[in-house]
Amino acid sequence: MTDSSKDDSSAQNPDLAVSPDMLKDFASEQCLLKECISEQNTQSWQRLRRAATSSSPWTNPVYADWSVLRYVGGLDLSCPKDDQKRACAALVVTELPSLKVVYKDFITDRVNVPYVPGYLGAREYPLMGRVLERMRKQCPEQFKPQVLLVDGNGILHPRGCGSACHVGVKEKMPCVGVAKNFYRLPKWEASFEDNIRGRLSAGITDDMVDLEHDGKIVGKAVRLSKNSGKPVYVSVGSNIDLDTAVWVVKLCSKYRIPEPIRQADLYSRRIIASGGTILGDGTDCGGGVTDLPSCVGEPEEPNHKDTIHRY
DNA sequence: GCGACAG
DNA sequence: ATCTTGTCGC
Repeated sequence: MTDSSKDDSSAQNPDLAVSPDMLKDFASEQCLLKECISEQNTQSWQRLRRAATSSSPWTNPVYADWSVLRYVGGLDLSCPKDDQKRACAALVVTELPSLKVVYKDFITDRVNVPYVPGYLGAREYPLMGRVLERMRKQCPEQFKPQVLLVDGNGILHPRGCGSACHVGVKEKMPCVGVAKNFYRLPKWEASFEDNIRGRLSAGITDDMVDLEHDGKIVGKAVRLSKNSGKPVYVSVGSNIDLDTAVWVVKLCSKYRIPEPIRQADLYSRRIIASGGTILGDGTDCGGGVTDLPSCVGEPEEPNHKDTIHRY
């Protein structure tokens, strides 16, 4: 291994490319999935829109027909800065109303699809699907998530099928897309994000604003933290309606990023940072998790330059 | 040619 | 996505 082989300049993504033909395949898959997206509430907790409270009974619910929302999953994927071909998918299950983590798991493996804007699901879903598959087998029944929050968009997407739709349709689960950054659809004017941010910080309206596209509300920009003027962008993945999706997101939020996603993000990032173990997994559950040095329980909101800007 | 562009 | 230090506020 001479130093020439480790040249950093040529390094970032040595090869992970995707041909135009491949992208077409991805796009047609999205169009097929799109037909399977449901924006209806079918579960009783969705219809009643009831969440667990500290006084809720401690019985272990079978999530499918329980009338109270108690367990929310968060999915995220991280990768090493110098190697797009490896990634870590993390799933975390959070309990309401405490927002404590009761189950977490990750899978690290090779990923052969690069990140291409508009095709995130093609890159991230396969690994997420594997971590969900293991959840079905290994997660204690009483901790199984009733809804999943995915780091990315749902139907707020150029073809109406973001990564959260891949998850929701393929897993047949209520699923919500939560994007940290604005994805401007082609028909939206360049200044649309600024308009939204302006409306939110002006406090004229609410703490959220509708995102309309072709006469349909495809998502909402929601400001979840008083400490940040920056919203997240919530949209339907599948098997839930938008208002209920926003309701869930708000229920799970202490900071700008909803806890399930934030915890999954911290977890996957930590696995990546711990280096060495590039192939592996790590199921953990039951609340008293002893895994890597604990990555739960951040005392305060992460430091940010995104302080609220008003004038 | 240049910028934009969920993660 | 990832890299970074200090810094401001409760």
